[in-house]
Amino acid sequence: MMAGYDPSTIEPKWQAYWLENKTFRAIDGSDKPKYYILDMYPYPSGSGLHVGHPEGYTATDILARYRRHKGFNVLHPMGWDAFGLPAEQYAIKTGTHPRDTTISNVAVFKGQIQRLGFSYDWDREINTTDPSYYKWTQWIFLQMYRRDLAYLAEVPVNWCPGLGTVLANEEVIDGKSEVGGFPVYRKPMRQWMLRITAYADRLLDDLDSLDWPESIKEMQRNWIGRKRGAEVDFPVVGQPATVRVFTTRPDTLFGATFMVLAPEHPLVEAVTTPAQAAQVRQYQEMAARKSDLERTDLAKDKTGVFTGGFAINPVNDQQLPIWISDYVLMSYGTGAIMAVPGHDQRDWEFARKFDLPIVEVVQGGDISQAAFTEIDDGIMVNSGILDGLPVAQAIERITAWLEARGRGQAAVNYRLRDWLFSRQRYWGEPFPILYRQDGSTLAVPEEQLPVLLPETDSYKPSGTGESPLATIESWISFTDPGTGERFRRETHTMPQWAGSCWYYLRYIDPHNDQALCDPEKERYWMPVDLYVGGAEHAVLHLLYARFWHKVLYDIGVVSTPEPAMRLVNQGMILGYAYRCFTNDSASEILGKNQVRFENGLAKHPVTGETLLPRYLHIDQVRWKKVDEDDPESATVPMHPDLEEVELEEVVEKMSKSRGNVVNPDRIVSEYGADAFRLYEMYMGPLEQVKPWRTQGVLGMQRFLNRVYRLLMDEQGQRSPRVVEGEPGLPLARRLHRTIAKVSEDIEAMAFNTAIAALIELNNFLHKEQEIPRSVAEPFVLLLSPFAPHLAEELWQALGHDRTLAYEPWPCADESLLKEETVELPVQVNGKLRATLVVSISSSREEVIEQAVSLPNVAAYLEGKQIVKTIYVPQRILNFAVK
RNA sequence: GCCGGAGUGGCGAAAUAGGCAGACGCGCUGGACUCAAAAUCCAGUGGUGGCAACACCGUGUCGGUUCGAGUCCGACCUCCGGUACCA
Repeated sequence: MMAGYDPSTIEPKWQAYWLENKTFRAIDGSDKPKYYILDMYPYPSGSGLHVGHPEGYTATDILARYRRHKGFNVLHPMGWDAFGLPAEQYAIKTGTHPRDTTISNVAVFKGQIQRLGFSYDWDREINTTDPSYYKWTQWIFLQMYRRDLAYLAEVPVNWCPGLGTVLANEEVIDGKSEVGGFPVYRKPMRQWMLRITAYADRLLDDLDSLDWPESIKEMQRNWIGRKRGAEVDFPVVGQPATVRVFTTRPDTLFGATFMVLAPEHPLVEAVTTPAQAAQVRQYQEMAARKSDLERTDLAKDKTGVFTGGFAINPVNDQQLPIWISDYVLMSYGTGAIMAVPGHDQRDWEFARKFDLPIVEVVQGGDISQAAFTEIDDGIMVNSGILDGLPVAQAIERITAWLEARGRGQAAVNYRLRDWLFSRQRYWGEPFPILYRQDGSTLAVPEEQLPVLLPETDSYKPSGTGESPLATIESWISFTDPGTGERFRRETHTMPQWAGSCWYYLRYIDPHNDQALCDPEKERYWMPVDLYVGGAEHAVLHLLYARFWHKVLYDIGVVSTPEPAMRLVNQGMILGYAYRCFTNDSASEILGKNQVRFENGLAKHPVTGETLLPRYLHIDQVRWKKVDEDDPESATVPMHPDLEEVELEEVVEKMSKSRGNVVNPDRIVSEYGADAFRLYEMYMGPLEQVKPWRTQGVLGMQRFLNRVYRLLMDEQGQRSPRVVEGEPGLPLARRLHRTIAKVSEDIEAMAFNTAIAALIELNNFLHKEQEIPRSVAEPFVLLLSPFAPHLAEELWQALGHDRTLAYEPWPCADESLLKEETVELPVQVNGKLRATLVVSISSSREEVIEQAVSLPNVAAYLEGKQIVKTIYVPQRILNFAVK
């Protein structure tokens, strides 16, 4: 066998050791301080691990290992978010049970993760599709059901008769199914909703207590969208009904010139006159056929129909025509608005299109050109009792006026809507709910949980829009053995988010069949100290989990109001991609050098036609020197077959279609897991988006190789360079500065600079003849969170027979961190002219005296008058001269 | 449009509290070792000028504050992420 650093033997050896010895087992209720460090668990897809997953996992692993060295009892678990659509779609195609697909995908993921040497406590592994897990997901649902936080509502779904199934919003394009192009209709269906809106205020207010990225907190605030305003009632002319609207700007009531109802608004029928009925019905049908996406994104041009009805403006008794339009959404506010076209761009466009009056009520704009919307501190006009008032006072005055007369009141409105919790799918948690013959609902008794997913051969949709469970008659019908009463089971299943809302709690007590987790253990481990994952879950997963956690807090299951105190998002890892361009018919292939770019789009140089990018796999790219005769010439990427076609290099999200996916397995087998981990952390700050360059892994492998050769000889034994004894002062200083730097950087999650410090120390040690053990050992410990396999191997070679995982972290000696002398930059008028080595104890006068006699400084001071001397000890000396 | 983040060598990046811009790695160049190559080791590497000492320029753009600005302030440009008829 080849001597030298060989990760392919070292790494499996230590991985097996850690597993056998359960090295990373977390101890429930130990005397040590606890540290709960959590990764966002993955969906085990068929395509395996991606280089993006291990980025966050490596970061948390470094921290987990570091905390163990620092004497913490660390909980660092991993599991599988394994319900979901891909396994079900695969089942429909191949007939393979999603459970089998899940089992084999989990095995692949687990193998890949274990080969990276992460220090998870595998005894706590969880899987959301395990009945002993989803029993508790169902249990939590029941607690919500009991507290009226889960309720049934008629909610439209994207129903596709052509496919006989319900589609997700992203599966619908232009009102047609993505697959097959069949028409899609909005069909109301009775579905479960979770009353997250009941927690809106707490979800919003408690954000302030969290150490989370400001951007995520801001996204959640926007998502919740709490707005203060007023609800105002507009009586309908000739009807007992009133139209209630929500507005953030009651001050503009005098500017209202018409009303608009959402097409689905319940009052539409009542206000519509017979003459308008046909038109109104036609418009309603058209709106019903559009998906939400179309109604918002695509329909920029205002459409609508007059109902024939009128409402009375409560502030001035003016009659306002009532229209319907799909720019008003039934799901926000009251589903109806007062239109103030002078000061709202949407209303302005609508008024222009249908020739409705536009009135100015806040001074300052030109409402003949556009709505004047910068009206936060304007002065009211044309507004009766409000004339001359500033906006803020007008809002108060009119709200009080409305309240006094019972025509409206101050109100708070949220953008957040209740959570649609039903899916018409097989591969999800069944609801623990029964329907009586009369259609009323009943909870499955808790002792009968879990409600198991039934076995079936067919995962195909039922054809009615119900889930495949609806076709399994033997499962659906249920007769109470005592009373003989007959029930039917709920056939919808829960969405993929469900299991993720509480998984961090199950790690605490993963095998408990009496409770979702033991209260004592919960109090010990919670809250999560650090949660790391991708920013794509900024809103939904993190908001839903906070919601469930607060529900569990209210019923006394958990002891903290929030699940995770600190959150960090790792930035996405991108890949270099190379592309040329083709026209629609693909008859021509053009390079970057042959096309024109306009607004980021490639255009044909002659026809001006917009060209489509065509990606080439990175391995196919031919590199060509710009100047063949110049050895230093830059190289450019070229098409492999076409001589003159230069490729465009772009950095983009990794995807199969772009040919820029990097497979971690390949990197690990070629360079080793330690080098892979090191590179992922060395690329740049964790939170930042950054491109992958496989060359960089090679640099890390070289570093590890140099560390190995520093301490080991050619036979794989401890090098004779390693000696007993103490280091000299310069080496001791180096070591302790590195200890301080690496410790600080790990705490700050600045792993890239911590690694740079380790490389520097290694480079320095290579110049030494002898490496004292008292230097080698701390060095190996400092390296161990980053490159644990190599560190264990070196630790063993240094004569230890146990893992280094719980060895105390080296402590920096403060007295060795300060140098006796410092190199001081000397400036004249802010420009560096020389440097001066001075003792840190030198006085200002001594330093200045030495500095002015430096030749280059003297030259710049010659014939000038010093007007000011700035001296910051140990930092800078600057002479301002005239 | 709105919200959030980022612009620094050929590339990834670093710079604690306003104090030597470019640590560290990749790449590249030269050299050593070698029959040769790989690996390894040594040296160099922001640009321009100069034999050199050194000088000038240089952190997206324009302006400001300061003895001194990558860092602070004002205006703008570009890119990335999120979100969007939310009344």
